[in-house]
Amino acid sequence: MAMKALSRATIYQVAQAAGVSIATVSRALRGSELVTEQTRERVLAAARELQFTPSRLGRSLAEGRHAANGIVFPDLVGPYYAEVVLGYEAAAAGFGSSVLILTTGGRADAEAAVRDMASRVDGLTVMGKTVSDEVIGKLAATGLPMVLLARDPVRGVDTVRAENRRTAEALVAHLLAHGHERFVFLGDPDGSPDVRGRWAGVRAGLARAGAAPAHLVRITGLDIEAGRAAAGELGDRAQAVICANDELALGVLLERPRQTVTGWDDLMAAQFAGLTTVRQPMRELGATAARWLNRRITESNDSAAARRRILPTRLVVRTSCGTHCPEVHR
Amino acid sequence: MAMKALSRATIYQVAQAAGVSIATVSRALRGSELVTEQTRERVLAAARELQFTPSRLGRSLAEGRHAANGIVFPDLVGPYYAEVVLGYEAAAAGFGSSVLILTTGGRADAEAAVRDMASRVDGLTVMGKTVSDEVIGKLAATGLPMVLLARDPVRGVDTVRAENRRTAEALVAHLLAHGHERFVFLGDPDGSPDVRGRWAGVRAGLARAGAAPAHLVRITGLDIEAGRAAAGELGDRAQAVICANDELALGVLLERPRQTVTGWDDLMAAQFAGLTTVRQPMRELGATAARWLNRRITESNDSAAARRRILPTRLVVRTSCGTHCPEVHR
DNA sequence: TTGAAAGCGTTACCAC
DNA sequence: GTGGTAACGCTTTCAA
Repeated sequence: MAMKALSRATIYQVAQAAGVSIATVSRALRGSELVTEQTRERVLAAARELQFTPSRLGRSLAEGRHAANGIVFPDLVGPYYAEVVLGYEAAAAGFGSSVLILTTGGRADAEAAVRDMASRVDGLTVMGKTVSDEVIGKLAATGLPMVLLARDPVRGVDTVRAENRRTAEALVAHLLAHGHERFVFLGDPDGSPDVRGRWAGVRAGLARAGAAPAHLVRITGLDIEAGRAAAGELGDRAQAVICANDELALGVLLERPRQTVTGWDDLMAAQFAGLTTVRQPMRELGATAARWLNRRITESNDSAAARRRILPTRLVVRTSCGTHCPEVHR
Repeated sequence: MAMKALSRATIYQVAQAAGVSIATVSRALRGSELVTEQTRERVLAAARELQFTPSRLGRSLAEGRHAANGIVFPDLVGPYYAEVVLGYEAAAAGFGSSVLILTTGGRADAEAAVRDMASRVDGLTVMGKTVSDEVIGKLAATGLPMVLLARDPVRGVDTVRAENRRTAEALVAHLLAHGHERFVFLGDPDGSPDVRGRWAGVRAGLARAGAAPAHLVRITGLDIEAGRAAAGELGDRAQAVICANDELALGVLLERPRQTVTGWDDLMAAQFAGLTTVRQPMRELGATAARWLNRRITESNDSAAARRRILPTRLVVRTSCGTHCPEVHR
């Protein structure tokens, strides 16, 4: 099966052009001390002449490492993931690692795709609702360094998450202070650990205050359209609609501009919609995952106990939670 | 340099376990006809037992292809790039290609990073202001399939872009119909081909109408903060501020909520800020680039002439362009 | 300081 | 049908 050459020149051609062996070329190019300055120059000249770039494949095969790592998303829709991947890529680049991305969203066989990616990288970051605990466990068992992001922990694997429960409680407390008495939670707690945590926090906050429990309106999507569609089902009894994320809240707001509603994530749009929400440190989530993964990949003692971190989130009060907020931020 | 094994078992171990040669293992695993059903089963059993996954490195080296392609961004900040990469990844996954991403943003040596990526993929999509025409030309000269995205064409290389000039002219016409007479363009036409096209369209639109030329306020950033900072420099003479992108416009709006201002991109936030803007088909841009790249990679006749496509954009009128718009969309 | 040669893990050609 | 073996392009020991 003849294919296009992966790269133009090989190390052999450079060696021939410079009149040395491939070993010397390799050394010269990698800045080894074991080469005469004279020889090095000859090699570099030849390499430049031939526009030689070492084949990553050959290199990786010989070195036993890819110098790349991957991140698996459930989806890339909306600004949330973009911010995460931005932080991730920046951090990974910091220690010279290429980044592969994979979304499992529409994929028929997500597991196969993840396994394929696993064979292309030195380590893997897995986010949210993408593959089962079982798959994670199997991959981890092969010795592949991994980090879980915004996902429930799996035994023996590092996990980075954002705080959900406590801030949800703070949000509820704020709404109660507004005088709201009836609450609706919009989202699917079974859809992701994050949503589950938020829902749990909402219930806890209400219970603690002795208020009536929130009504759960379970919807599957997490985008603006889902929010718009759900707006119709809210009825009028709902005084305050706590949404699982900003996009749902924005969707509700499009249909009911005066509805008391809150979101989660603090997307750029939230600022302009006056949406009260919870800010997540999205870039920091990505960057932390990348750093942790790198540590796992490079550290000698790979039997270190699984680490967990929960990054703080923060209530951002705007106007959608009700009028006369004492402290309205921008 | 001993490193962790890239994958657990090799084809040799499977061969030994199954009592056959590695050639047979390879054939059995790849579904070749040239294997007895009986043999195949034995091999599959052994492979399952050993949790064997073929090394991508060995495979790629032998096949002469990576089954991966890369996309280079100037940056990943803001929703624009996220949408592009989403469309790109989805399309690439469609034909079984992994996706590598690289941002040249803060990179000291962007060229080296791009070259490194070039050695990891079968083809490269290069977006906007990332690397010079010279580098593009050199890479293309090595025979690496490439597609340029939202970037000025380079001889012999496919290019996919969004329409800028004509829609800019339509935007100007709309503003003129509002009665605006003095215009400011906010952005750096030398910063990207897109901005240059928009600026050109604005000038053309005004010239055609016999209106006074727009005043160019040249600023480097393209984010909200840059817009806020620039708002102060606008003075009061500006009647209509045409911004190079939505984020700048949103920044201006934060400082001057009543300012007549327009953007570009139609970010989610634009909808909630009432921002009149131009919608770009971002996912489609990404998807088209991925499809074109795939074609270049797979097609036999690699000497086909360079293709170019300009995807249409569309004026989205909201309220920031002035009151009493006859047709306000949402 | 340099070179020969042994891997690294596949695929695919050529015999049998 | 199956096995041996030559690539693929590099890094790195081991000799010289």
